Amino acid sequence: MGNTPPVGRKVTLSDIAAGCDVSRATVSLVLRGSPLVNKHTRARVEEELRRQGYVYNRAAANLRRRTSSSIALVLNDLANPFFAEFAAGVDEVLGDTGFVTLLGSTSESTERELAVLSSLMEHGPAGIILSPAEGSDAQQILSAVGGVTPLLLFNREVSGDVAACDHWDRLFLDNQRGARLATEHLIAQGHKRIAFYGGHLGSSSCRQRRAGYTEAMKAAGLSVEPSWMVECIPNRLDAVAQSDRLFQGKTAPTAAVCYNDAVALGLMLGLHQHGLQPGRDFALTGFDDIAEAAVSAPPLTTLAVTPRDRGRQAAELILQRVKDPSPPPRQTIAPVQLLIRASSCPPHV
Amino acid sequence: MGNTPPVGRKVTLSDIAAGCDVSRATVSLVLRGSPLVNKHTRARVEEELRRQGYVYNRAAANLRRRTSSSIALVLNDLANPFFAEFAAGVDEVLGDTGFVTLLGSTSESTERELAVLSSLMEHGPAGIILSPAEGSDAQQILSAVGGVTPLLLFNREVSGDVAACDHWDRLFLDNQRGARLATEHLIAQGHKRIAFYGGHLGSSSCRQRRAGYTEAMKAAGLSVEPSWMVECIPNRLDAVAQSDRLFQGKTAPTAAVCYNDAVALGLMLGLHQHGLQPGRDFALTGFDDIAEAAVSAPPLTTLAVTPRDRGRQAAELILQRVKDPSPPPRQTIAPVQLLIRASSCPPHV
DNA sequence: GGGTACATTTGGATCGTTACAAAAGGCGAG
DNA sequence: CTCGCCTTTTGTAACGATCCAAATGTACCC
Repeated sequence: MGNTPPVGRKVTLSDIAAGCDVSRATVSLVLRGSPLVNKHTRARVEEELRRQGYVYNRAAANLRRRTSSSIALVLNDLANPFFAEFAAGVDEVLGDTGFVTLLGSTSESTERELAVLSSLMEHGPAGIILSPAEGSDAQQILSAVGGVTPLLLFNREVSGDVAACDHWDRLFLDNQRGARLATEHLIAQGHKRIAFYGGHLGSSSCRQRRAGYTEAMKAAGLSVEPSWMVECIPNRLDAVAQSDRLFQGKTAPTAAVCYNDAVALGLMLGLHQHGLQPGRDFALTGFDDIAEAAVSAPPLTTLAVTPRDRGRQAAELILQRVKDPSPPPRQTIAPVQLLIRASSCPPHV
Repeated sequence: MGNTPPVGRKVTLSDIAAGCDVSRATVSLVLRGSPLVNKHTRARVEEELRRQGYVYNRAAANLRRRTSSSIALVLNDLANPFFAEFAAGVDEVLGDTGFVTLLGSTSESTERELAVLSSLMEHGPAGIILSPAEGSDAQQILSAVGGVTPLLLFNREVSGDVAACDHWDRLFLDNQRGARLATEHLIAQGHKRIAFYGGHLGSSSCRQRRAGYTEAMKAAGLSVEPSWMVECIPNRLDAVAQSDRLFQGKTAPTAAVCYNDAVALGLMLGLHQHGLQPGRDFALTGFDDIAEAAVSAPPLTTLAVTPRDRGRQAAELILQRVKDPSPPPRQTIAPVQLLIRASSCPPHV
């Protein structure tokens, strides 16, 4: 009674149909929960599905329906906790809506980015969430992804031809406002000589944060020494290495707004090497609120960006766009929140 | 001259065939670089591919060939830097071999794990890399993934029926040896009253680390007070909260082997609250070598597990298995390396 | 009994690709 | 000129699902 499931081959909808003497079409209707099928038939089919251990083949269905159930997530640095949290948020939402996440990480290389994008495109994602590598070019990305698949740009702007990508959605952090809040906070603490430390001018987020800093300084009528604007690779190591440069001008700063937490934590180490104790002799702020910020010595004043929430938001934005491609492209600026901790002390007298 | 590409629809191999007056079969041969096609024809076809902006539809090809070009990566905690690095390593290797990574994160929930696995199975991955949630049951996982798709178990053992999963490959860290090395190091520093702090007995990695600790203590003829074996949720917060319990027995320990770095860093904070300075009044070791370990105060002695390399290794293992399913299942134990830093001081006199 | 309305079921074509066997064309030998 | 042989190309039927129009049943009414 009842055939045995096929061996060495996956169970298909035809096997089920044969197994309970109905047509493939009927089984398909059952699978999709159509109200058309008779209750009794449905029960028989469902029993057979269980019995044979059927697994739905979404690729086949997608082919026929010309749909897609995947979203590509391409990140410039998965190993960075900020992006890892972001990815977790994206995957949470996508998983709940029946989409699957196609992951691609580019390690901050533009060539790899293009390769990863083309490879992912062959799997026909319904949409793409892209946090571009530094120096990515709009034109090249466009030619890799084609003009059809919706793309959400996250976190960074891309360089080059604006017209090429003006139909992409965008989700950015409020970098400028964040840096302005941090600077205003240091000013309110009584600082007058405040530096902006770290980051690359090549990255749009760095330029925006600098702009917020400059805005606050200008509004407070404070001047900025050229030696107080120091670039460095945004990681702890280079932040330590470059910290000398803050004190090479004729007047030394008493505080610094740092590009991000990694840089701020590096600068703390650098300060120690100069005999300065951060949070007492020198005030500083970070950006990101990585886990470490709350437990460093001293705890770091920083801007919370809640990357998991951003991930969820990014997923929702791209899903909306997939559902209805018609509305004009949208740019979303996510708020950031200043968290005041011990590192942003008043000036030492 | 030459048709325009179709509008609103993706360019298919048929469009190319029509565009340069050859059959679909010939275009297909060109795409796959077959030596059968005439040099001149190939050039014409390739030109047309470029002209129309063709993108290969791998899903359709996979359907026809009954193959798959994706690997599912299911992680219990993507937000954890350890797994984020692991994922980056996996994706590096898979990307290089033309596979795509299907991501799924379970947030340490066994229900979600089953849901994610079933959902991913519908996309027909060639193989699965699974770092199970705590308390995962072998039988249930098996029924979600079926007996056919190769699965590599990473990092943790699953509970339940051994027979259900004895054909899965495994990749684990050398937890026992790592904890033994850490314990031996503390003993060599002169400690005699050494605790094992943190982790859940529900997790196999915790049991293995405890075993390594016990082994070293026994080998040195040292006894272990029950109050020195403290369980806690393996994160910083609970590690702080539970740290009292270390000092509630009649003899207090002078050192602790911690379940992992997060726990160790939490314990450091807890020690401060007890008026003890870690690295001077109390010695401790971690496990994982997260970025923070090198820069904490004091820097943390720990076991480096190089998660990115583990990711690369996991990808290679599952790819081998996909290529040839016949060899017997294999269990791989990856070595760990003790990094001695300032936190593991000699006992305070 | 025939007609109509309704609920269910069903072939057959189709999505974009590949496998396979067979056809077409060219060329030299007999 | 025919034959075989090689190179190159091509129809056609899959893969596993869905869509659609049409078929089947069955209940009810006049």
